[in-house]
Amino acid sequence: MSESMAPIERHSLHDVVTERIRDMIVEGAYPPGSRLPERVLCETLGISRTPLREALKVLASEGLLELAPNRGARVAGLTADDVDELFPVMGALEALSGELACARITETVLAEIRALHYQMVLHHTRGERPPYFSLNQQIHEKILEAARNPTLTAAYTNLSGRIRRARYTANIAASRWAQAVREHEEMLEALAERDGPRLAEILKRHLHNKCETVKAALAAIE
Amino acid sequence: MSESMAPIERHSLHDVVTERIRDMIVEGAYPPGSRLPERVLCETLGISRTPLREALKVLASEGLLELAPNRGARVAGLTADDVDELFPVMGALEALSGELACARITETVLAEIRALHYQMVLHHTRGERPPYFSLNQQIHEKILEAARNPTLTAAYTNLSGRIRRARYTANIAASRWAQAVREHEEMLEALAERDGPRLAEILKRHLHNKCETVKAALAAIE
DNA sequence: TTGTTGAATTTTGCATACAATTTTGTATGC
DNA sequence: GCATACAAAATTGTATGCAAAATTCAACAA
Repeated sequence: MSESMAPIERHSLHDVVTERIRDMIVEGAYPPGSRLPERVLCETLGISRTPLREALKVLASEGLLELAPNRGARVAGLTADDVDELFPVMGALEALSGELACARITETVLAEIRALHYQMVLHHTRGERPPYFSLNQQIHEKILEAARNPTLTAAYTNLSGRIRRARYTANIAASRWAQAVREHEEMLEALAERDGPRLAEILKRHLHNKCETVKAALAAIE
Repeated sequence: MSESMAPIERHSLHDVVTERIRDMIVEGAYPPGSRLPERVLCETLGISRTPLREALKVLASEGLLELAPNRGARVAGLTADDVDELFPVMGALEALSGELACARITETVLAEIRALHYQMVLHHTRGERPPYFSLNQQIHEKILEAARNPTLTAAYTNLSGRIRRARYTANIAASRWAQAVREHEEMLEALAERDGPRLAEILKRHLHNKCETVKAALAAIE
């Protein structure tokens, strides 16, 4: 994005509200299936119903909410079938991001990713989950950014929001965790060698494994 | 989905309006970049501003409109750069749809696609473009349907809506047209042999060529 | 107890009203 | 003539009001 001109970001109320509710849902503030009465949200956010309803419509079109006519909004649930549907699509998009990133990444960004990676590895060896997951996500975001395709980024971000990361990252098995770190090491190698097809393959595999982890976490919750 | 119970589709006004405006934009009723004042749309559709604004927010989140704070809605334009962004993503999604379709398609649906295909070929030999394009799109939709992944279908449909306007007006060159038909023949072969990777490769190539066609059409319009 | 009926309450859908911002048009100065 | 300044009109953003639908809950019957 341009940094020379100050991007005067004038946020309308409905935009701010959309983002806030989206964050709340993604972070698991409301359990799946729970109702979100307009009145409650209005009071919580200190706004009227008009901008709130505009936000709800957008979030529903993103698949984060389910709107039933005359029955209000519910937080969309996530079944194992939903996950089986989501992950192949996310896998295809991440694979593409890997291919594009290999073609377009700069040494600077690669160095940034490398730094993030080794910091992440450190947190793994220490068994510190929250910072590990934070760095993990940052790395994937950096790769997406390196692909320089906002449409791709938007599509991926939209789908990934539906997984509601916060809920499922808490309990990862040690064996799967170690495997994920190994996959990340392979990713770094492929990126350094600008080996697009290999990175694509690794990312697809990585996502597939993540899919199983999320499904296991889902089953554990029930 | 359940088909035993009648799926009572109760359309809210904002839903109907969203769909109508979306169709109007996709079919080119409003030129790209043109303003869409709320007052005009309200009078055209015979509704008040509340449901209209909800529809506009959704269409903007789909990328069909651009909303500037306090400045209203404009029909999103489509630059060559946008097309270069869109097609790799659509290519990745279509490739996935091909792989999944090969794994899941039934003989019945394959027969339907075959019928559509040969009808399409007929229109090609006769030089009849509109019915050709219609059948072409139907075939791609059938493949998506055969993949049985609504999330994938939704993601693809969303992106494809942004370029459909260009596709309508596309004056395809005879040489490219023949090439497209050959690619479709390959697709049918790969589907019949349930050769997922090959179908994925063909579709990716097909989309890449389509990208160039659309860019040429865009350049011709300007 | 359990299930059903129906009125009261709540909640949603849409329209309208008001405030804030932008756009338009006109007059004035150079 | 051209640019600027300012007022008027139009447009958008938000809040509120009212009608329709759904939910709740209490009374009643089996």
